[in-house]
Amino acid sequence: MSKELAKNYDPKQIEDRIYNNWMEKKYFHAEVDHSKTPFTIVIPPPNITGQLHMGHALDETMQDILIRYKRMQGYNALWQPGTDHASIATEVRIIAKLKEEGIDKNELGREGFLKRAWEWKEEYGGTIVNQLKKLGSSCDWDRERFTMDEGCNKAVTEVFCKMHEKGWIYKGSRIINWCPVCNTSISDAEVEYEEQAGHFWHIKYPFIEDDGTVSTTRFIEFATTRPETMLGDTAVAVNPEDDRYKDLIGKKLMLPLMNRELPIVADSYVDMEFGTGVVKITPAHDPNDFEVGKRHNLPEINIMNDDATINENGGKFAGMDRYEARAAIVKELDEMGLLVKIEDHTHNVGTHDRCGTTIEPMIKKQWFVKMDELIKPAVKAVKEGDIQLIPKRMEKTYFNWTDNIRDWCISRQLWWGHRIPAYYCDACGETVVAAGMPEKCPKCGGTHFTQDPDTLDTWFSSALWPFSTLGWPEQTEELKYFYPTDVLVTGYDIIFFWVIRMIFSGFEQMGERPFKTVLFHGLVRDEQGRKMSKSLGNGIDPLEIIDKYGADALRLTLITGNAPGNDMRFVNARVENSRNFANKVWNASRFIMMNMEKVSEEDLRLTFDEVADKLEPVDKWILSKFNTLVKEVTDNMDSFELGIAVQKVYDFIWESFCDWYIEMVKPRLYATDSHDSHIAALWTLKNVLIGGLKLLHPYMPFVTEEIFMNLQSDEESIMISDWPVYREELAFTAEEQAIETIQAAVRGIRNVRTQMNVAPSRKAAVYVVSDKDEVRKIFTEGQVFFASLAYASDVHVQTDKSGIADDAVSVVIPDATVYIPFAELVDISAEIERLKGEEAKLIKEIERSNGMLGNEKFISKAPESKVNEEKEKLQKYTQMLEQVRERLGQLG
RNA sequence: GGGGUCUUAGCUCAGCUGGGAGAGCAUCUGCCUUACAAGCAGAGGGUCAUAGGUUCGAGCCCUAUAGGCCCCACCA
Repeated sequence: MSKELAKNYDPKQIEDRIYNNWMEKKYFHAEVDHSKTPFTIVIPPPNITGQLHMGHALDETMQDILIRYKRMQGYNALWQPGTDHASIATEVRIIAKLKEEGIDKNELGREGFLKRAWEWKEEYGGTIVNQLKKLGSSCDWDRERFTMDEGCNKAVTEVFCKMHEKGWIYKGSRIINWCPVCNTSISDAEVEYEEQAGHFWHIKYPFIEDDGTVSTTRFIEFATTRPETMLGDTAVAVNPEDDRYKDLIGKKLMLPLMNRELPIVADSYVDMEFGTGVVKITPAHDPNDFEVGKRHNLPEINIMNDDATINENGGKFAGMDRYEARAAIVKELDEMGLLVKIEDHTHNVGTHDRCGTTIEPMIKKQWFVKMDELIKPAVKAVKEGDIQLIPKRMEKTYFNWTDNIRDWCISRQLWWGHRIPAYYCDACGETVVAAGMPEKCPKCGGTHFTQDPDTLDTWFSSALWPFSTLGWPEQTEELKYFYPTDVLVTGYDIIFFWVIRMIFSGFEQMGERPFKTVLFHGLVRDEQGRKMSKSLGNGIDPLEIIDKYGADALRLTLITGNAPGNDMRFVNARVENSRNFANKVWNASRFIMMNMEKVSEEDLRLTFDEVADKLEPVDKWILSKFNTLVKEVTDNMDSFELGIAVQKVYDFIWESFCDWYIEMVKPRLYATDSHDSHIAALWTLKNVLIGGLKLLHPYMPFVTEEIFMNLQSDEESIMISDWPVYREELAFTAEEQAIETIQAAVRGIRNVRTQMNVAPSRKAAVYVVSDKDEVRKIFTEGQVFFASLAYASDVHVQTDKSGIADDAVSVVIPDATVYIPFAELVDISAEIERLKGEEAKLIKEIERSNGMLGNEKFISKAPESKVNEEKEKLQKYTQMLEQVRERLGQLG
């Protein structure tokens, strides 16, 4: 029965083997089964361009813990995996690769480019998936999906057509964020504001006098951070309430360099307090100005090409880059005497989150999703608790976005992505939105169409992920059974990008929430608390950590020592500690297996009822502690308190089980006299170990499985074994108290021995004196292990001090005093000092307790249980004080 | 400008609905005790940012202040 295990746990030897075994046995696979309750999680699909980073590792670990837990509880657990095509990110990568080969994207053409893109996907798209497997992720890989696979494509087209028909997807000319490097529009959520040092250019425009001449004396002054946009100015605005300018409203100015007349308009958007209270209006290149322009019917003059060079509307500046033009314009204005001054000014500049390029607001025809109606059920669901966000404070972030929602720009001028299913009649230009190329134009009967060249925002397809992966738009069995999913685990940084969009899409397409709970986690930062980034080079590679410490250690580290939704620092010392814990579990198991040969396999298979009368108080103590643990851990996990749950398992295994129980049981195992005692001890060791492994398994799947399979042969895998349940008959209150009493004595004895510098090898007799029968009984029953733990040569349990040397060291515990006669080692005066210290401590406690119990209001207002608890403490301390004083009296 | 969050032992952080301050690492002292030195036994170390308030009772709830981080808005 005993098996040889290596002295140290070596994850490298076993992780891949175990994972492959799980795969072969299809343990991760879930099929529709109406006899079981489903539990579903869809993975946040990692980008196919991605390399596994700590953020993924945390995300995957949390999901795997939940999935494994529920699977063990008997749920039909499906963890639906897949990857995201990540339109811009991937396109940028492929363009870069082509560039290395000296190929330009446009030379290749759309079809050629897409061919290369798919080849690239085939080659690199699986990398991240293989990396996820290293973590132990129990995804149902048979169901792996891709946001651009056939089914997802269908879902995207279906949604686009449906929403277009409903009028919720429209094409419009609006001001959008344009990335001149990626050559595409991007959504508001993709704009990142960055503080940059810039300037305020104070400029003045001359008035046009009533006689039509340009004034040489009268000007209006304002400041701008982007002088080049003046080429597109079509007005100057002031606040209607501003007394300084009231008379000027309606008057005209001459736009220098362009010689265009500009009206002075009044708009409350202008802040009188800021600068000169005058704003130049460029409707085509500023979102606010765009709004002003709409209100005053101003012309919109686009002055830029897609690459942010000035176009023909910029007169002689045409062809210059926007920054070149800026310099040239400032120079000319200065020469004309129209530049008043230049001030330093730091301001926020919108940049593209993918490439860091300063975005250029431009008016373009783009496709939008109308948000006002769509968002309503998404708001309602969270408000009413139909969808629960954890931690709850994330709701504020959520509502902050939904309350200020703007229409979603979904078209992208990219090739890698879902092509917009809109077709334009070559003859009359009519737009037809359909699942495929239309045959006949409904307007003119034309038969030739050109498809819209744009693709959709990558988040358009991920918004459908919870149901598209289950087969939608087909009404598959999977969809009916597994939808809505249960939990979504993700970082708080993509609430806007993804979570909200999945929620409104779920309600719109399925008529139902996509998930019941969203569990958010924070960012994993480096040891100094900095964001891990490629540019800083401070990223810690999860695969290297796995290689060095094992996947279990990494998982445990990521899940502990941090509150839900908070960022965490990745500290190496913590991984080492996790690795040490894995090793601890390993060695405890090794110890147990080494001793299991002392009894038969049948003995270890006994039921609790069969073994109950053999169990000793320590056995009942650990069983009872374990029983409580099961309850608490299950409760914590049900409330998604994953870190707290595993911390309790950790403490139980390391302290209660290894440091106390195993040590208590050792003398019994080494003694040869009682077979029943061996059976009871080993039965308890084995069963508590298995129980502990099960509680730990969701967190540390590999080490627990390896041990489980070596430890027993009744079940084939821990991951499909049953989650432990709390059992009333295993609650042994009396035994718990008894063992705690012994522990108090052991701790006391160890303490004085250390203080007196007595080596553990030096044994001494220990006398336990108590006038209470039950206390003496506890020590008598626990004599053997008590002696071992307290380094006692022999233990005497008695009612009085007879036979104990006068100068023995004494340890006071509730209801008993323990004496250790160390003979020559004892320094009486030091011993008196020590006891006086004890006395002082007890007096303080008693005072505190008396203070509380003497408080009329405490007695009347505090719950009765608290009052009783305090009374018991007072009694205990009073009694202990008596013993200490008695001993002090004896020592003189 | 609006919102969130954090401030607890030397370091990194827990502390769930208010009821005698915890862990890991680090430090100090002993131990290679036949599962584990990736270990065992002990020890030291905290007016829980500051000031008020609510309460019988506050690390936890409320208000204000200071400092750090983050998100949103983007006043040109």
